[in-house]
Parts: sequence; C-alpha cells; structure tokens
Amino acid sequence: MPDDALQTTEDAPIKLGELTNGLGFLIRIAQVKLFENFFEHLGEYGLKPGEFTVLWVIGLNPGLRQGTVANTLHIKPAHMTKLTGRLVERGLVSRATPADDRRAVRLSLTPEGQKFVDSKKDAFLNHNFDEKEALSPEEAEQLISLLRKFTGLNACP
Amino acid sequence: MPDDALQTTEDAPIKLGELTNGLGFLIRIAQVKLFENFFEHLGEYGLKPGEFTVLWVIGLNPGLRQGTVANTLHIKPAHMTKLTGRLVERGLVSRATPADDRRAVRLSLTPEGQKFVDSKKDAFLNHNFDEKEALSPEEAEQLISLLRKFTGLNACP
DNA sequence: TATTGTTATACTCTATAACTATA
DNA sequence: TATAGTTATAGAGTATAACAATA
Repeated sequence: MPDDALQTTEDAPIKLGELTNGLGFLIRIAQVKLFENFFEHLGEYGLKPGEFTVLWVIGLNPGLRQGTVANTLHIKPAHMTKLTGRLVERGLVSRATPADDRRAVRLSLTPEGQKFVDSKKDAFLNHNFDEKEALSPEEAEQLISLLRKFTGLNACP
Repeated sequence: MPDDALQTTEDAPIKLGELTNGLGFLIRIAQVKLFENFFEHLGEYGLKPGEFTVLWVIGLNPGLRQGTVANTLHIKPAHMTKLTGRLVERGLVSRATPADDRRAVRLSLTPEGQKFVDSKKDAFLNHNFDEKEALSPEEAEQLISLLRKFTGLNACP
C-alpha cells in the first residue's frame, strides 16, 4: 500500500504520514478550499469572508456595538476599526454614537448594505458548496454538526 | 426558544442566525480554537503551525524540493522562501543545491531538526486536543474522516 | 523559451502598546 | 481607574510581478 500523496512536481510521491489525521492541517486545507469557493462566487464584489460575516451579523443585530461584533467574530479591535471603515466607505454600513455612552460606536446596515446582504445571503452561507464536492448532503450536515459541537457553538440544546 | 448567542458585553444576546450552519464560519472558529491549543502546547518553541508542518514533511521526505513542499502545503513560493530561511537560521533545516538541476533547492532536517520533530510529534499532531474538548474520541475520528473526504485527502482507500 | 527560486512591493490580518475620550 | 475605540508599529501570510540562473 503506497503512502498518501497530495500533489507534486517531483518524481516520487510525497509522504504526509499522520499529518492527514491532524485536525489542524485538515482544517487549514479545508479553509483554502472554502476560500477558493468564496472568491469564485462572491469575489466580484470585492468583499472577503470576514467582511461578509460582519455585514451579516450587523444585519441581524442592528445597532450592535463595534466591540461586540469584534468579540463575537474573534476580530481584534484594531483590525475591526479598519474593517468597519472599509464597509462605511463602501456605503454598506453606518456608524452612530449613542447618547448614553459616547465612547461606543453602534453599527447598522445602510439600505444598500441590507439589499446586498439579502441578495447574496444564499451564496454566502455556502449553501452552494454542494456543486460537485466530495460530500453528500448528509455528510455535509454531519460535518457541520460536528464542527458546531467542536467549536462550542451549539445554539440552544 | 432563544436565538443562538456566542459571547457579548452587550445587553441582548447576539443573533448569528444561519451563520452557525455556514461551513466557512465554523471552519474559521475551529481554526481559532486549534491555534490557541497549538500555542498553548508548542508556543514556547517559537514555531507556528505552518512551520511545524514544513518540518514534518521535510522529515518524511528528506531532500524534497522547496517548491514541492510549497505546492503540497499550499504555501506561496515567495512566502516559502522566507519560511525556509527562518528554519535554516534556527538550525533545524539545511539547504542543498543538487548537481543535476542547479536551480533547485533541496531541503533536509538537520540532526537538531530531526530531534525536535521526533520529540514534539505527538503534541503537534493534535493527539492532545482531547483534553476536555467537546468531542468524544469517536466523534473526533468522524470529524477528521469527513474533513479528509471534503479536502480530497483520502489517502489510499 | 520555460522553469526554479528569489527579491520587491503592497495589502490583509494579527499582536501590542500608547493614546483619546469618555465613564 | 477602568472602558471603548482609535492610532501606530511590527510581523506573518498572501498576491503579484519582475528578476537571475538554469534548463
């Protein structure tokens, strides 16, 4: 039985050994695949996965504080500032300073932003990755379920 | 039944909606978790997951060409140059120019590099992530199997 | 001409700390 | 004092193109 190989310009197949059982490595390769898929379908809008996710969360929680979005999505505050700035520049998000705490920044979608999220929702949520991928619908659901459990994102048990 | 929430400094729980079914989002959060785990266990050596993976692959395939490593691990050539340089500086990897193609660079582990990989192998391959994680051993195996299928890394069936 | 690897540039993301303005 | 957000800086990773040496 030959060793497992990925791809090569080399003569001999490349051994990966137990790396193919490593969760970290698999997650990284999976992410590469998903990024490719994302840019294939949504790249024309010039938004990246993280930016789309921020739009989505703001859309579901209008007036959410910027820091809360950052915490929720594991985005660092410094980066969040720049990311928000980009979305505001594109006219998709608006900032507001609430009167009760003037340090805070509350975010909402502009009408354009809401329209954009609505129209791209399906493609964004990867309901499209079942093109000719390796997984059956049942396996995909199982994978998502296991990941949700692993990440501790099980909603309401 | 309340909407799903993650964490918040906010008054109301944050709605994520169908985001928790999005493979892209789950993979990202899973990676955050795995990175934390990695740095907790291996951070003291100052190596990052990608660097460790490169060491591992070179160890299994001594004399492998640099470009092949890059292709296999989805590392861009320009970045691979810098990454290799760091590992050489640390004395873990040695470069060699083969006589048959003097454009190429072939990589091998130094004795120190080999010793390092051997000693950290178990921790690296995340055989350690079962501490008090959410998944049972069976679920973990299932998750790995599904990811391997999704990424097209099924070795030899 | 094509290929391997390197350099250079630029941008994103991360990490950190210092700063402001509020509280 | 502590907190929310910003700014600044540095490093890693990515993308791209131009380049040298070799094939």
